[in-house]
Amino acid sequence: MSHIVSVIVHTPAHSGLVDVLSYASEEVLPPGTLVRVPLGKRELLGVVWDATHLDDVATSKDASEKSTDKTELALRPIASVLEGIAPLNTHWCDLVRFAAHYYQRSVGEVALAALPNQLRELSAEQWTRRLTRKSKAADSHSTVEALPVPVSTPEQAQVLENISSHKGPFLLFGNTGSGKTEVYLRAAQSQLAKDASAQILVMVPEINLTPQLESRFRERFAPQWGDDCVVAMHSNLTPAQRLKNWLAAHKGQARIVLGTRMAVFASMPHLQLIVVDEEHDPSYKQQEGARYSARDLAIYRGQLEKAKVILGSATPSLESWHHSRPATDTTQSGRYMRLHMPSRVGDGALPFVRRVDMNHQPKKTVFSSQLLDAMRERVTRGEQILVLLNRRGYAPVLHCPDCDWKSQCPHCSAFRVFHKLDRTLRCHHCSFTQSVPRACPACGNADIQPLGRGTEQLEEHLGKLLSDVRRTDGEPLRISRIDADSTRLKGELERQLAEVHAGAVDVLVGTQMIAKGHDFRKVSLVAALNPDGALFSSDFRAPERLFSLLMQAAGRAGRDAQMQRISPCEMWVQTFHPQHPLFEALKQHDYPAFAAQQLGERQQAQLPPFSFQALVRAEARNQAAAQAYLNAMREEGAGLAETLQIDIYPAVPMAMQRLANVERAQMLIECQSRKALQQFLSIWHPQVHALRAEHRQIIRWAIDVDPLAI
DNA sequence: AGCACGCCGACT
DNA sequence: GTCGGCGTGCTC
Repeated sequence: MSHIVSVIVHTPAHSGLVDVLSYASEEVLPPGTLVRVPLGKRELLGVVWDATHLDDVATSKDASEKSTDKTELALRPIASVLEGIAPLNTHWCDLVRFAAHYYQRSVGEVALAALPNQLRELSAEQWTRRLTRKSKAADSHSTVEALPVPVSTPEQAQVLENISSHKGPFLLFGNTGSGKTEVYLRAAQSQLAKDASAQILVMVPEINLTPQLESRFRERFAPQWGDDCVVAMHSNLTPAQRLKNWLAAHKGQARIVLGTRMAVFASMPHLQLIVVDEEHDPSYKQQEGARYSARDLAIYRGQLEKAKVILGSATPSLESWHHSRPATDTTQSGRYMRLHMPSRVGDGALPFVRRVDMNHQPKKTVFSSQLLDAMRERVTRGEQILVLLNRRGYAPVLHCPDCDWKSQCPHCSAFRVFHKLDRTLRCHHCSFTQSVPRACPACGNADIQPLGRGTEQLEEHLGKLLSDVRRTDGEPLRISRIDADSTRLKGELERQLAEVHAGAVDVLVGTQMIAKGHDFRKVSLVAALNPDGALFSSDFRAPERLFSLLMQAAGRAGRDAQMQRISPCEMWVQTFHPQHPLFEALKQHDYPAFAAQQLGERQQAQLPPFSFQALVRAEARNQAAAQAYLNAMREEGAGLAETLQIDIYPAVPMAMQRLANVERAQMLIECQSRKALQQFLSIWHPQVHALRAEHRQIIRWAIDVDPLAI
């Protein structure tokens, strides 16, 4: 007797294929079972799916017709079941189902993208060979020596007490240096003390930050739980490592899984605690394919699995801050519990913030004289300086003063950046690179000039300005630059950071890369040269990102209390708007004040978190075609939108209108209710998908739910 | 997305 | 004569 099983495979959302496929099987297979199935001429990895959920069927309107047709035809049989691997559990399937539905993607796409590639690629024979090899793994005994566990501060103890006695989710609001990591470690420890089979998921925003945290967790847990108790999960692992770590988590062997946003989908049968460190960081939002927010999914997953969730940040996202608001006389409290850790461990004071009013400086000043003096003074004392400028290259534009030619990229609506070191003009969007022309390509003028400045130029410029300054050892000053260009080669970032730590560098120039996570003990001055752009940006989230960046940068300084006694740390901000509330709040290190001001503005304008958004983007060879498709979608949804009180704005060109010769347009959808927006999208999406047949010129299109940048 | 089939241009 | 360009269409 042959049974019908539903299986999901990696078929993209818009492939025209129905989401859940049906196959014949000799045996009944439980949902979550990994199988190989034939599809056309290929054999693919699939997951047995419980297709009785309405959600899955609703994503393809005509699925019912097709499937009834198909059941009468002979279904192809499943090729094989992956032996020796337990089915993915119901919670995992539910998480995938929710994510697919919420972010308007197919379950197959979300599920299969969350599994290690090797699982997909290995043939049946390779898989069996792999399993037999794994089975003789030596049981691990630790080589890591137990270190004394630091005594927790009263503040940390209080926070931990709250975490253990409340349900959460928790927003752990604590300054850089307040010991958030220690709280994560102890929360994990107490979870493991209660239940030795417990698993803990810890997420960090960037791959760069995983090794640091991994070693802290390993240090703490390996002596008792073995070297294999902590596994990493991020895209820099080799396929084999990824499979190994994934299996360790899936089998419940790994106690702690540490990774980037992809780790939110790790299969962890005994998950009991989820930590999202630096929860405000935009890299938790996937920017292609299924555009999920790992932070938001972590909250959902915690609820699903009854696992505690801790979101940690010194500058929380305004969403999380709002969700953790305390109750007032007139309003209810948020869903999260806010836990505050204001102190800095080791009494290191936060840096003193100085604002330099650039209106009082000569035109085109790069470094104000006050800042230069302060820098001189500090380097001569053997202290280090961090200079932040968020623009790499030598100059953002090359310009001909005679005919007004500019280094426009021929493929994008952007200028190519002048890189002096390798004498190239490079487009930072499509990577189109040419060597710098000797003369103006338009008029032949030999005197073409750079306009504006980037980190390369800053490095060069500082070298001249400080050429007379000597280090404490009498040697000339060492100025170094860290940005995406200087760290292109593998291991180069680590090498450069090590140089800074060793004190071989006096002044470090860099982009926001250097503001994140790295502890520079001898840095006593941090300077942001030109942060004003974000104050008046069209992106309503720009101030939030700037504040977070500056707070983080400030946190780089003064982490060594010993040194602080000799020389208090400073954060310098050069600005044309010194009175701006953002800088006022920064000066006071007052995130709550900044958040209150921003949330006030957001509420006035009915922007998130007081409304919910989805963004539809379309790409075509010409702008008109892209907009025509979006506007046709708008037309299609007009009636439903009105019923559900949803605003669909007309299509507009994207800020980056042309990229690699493709024209891009977007359309914003806004609603006061998340539920209504979801309802709208799930009905509207299949309709507009069908509409695409009439718009042949469309190359790509996608819906971005809860977009970060508009 | 793959992978076919299919129908027109310049090469051993 | 074929090798190969990528347009269109199908996969339980």
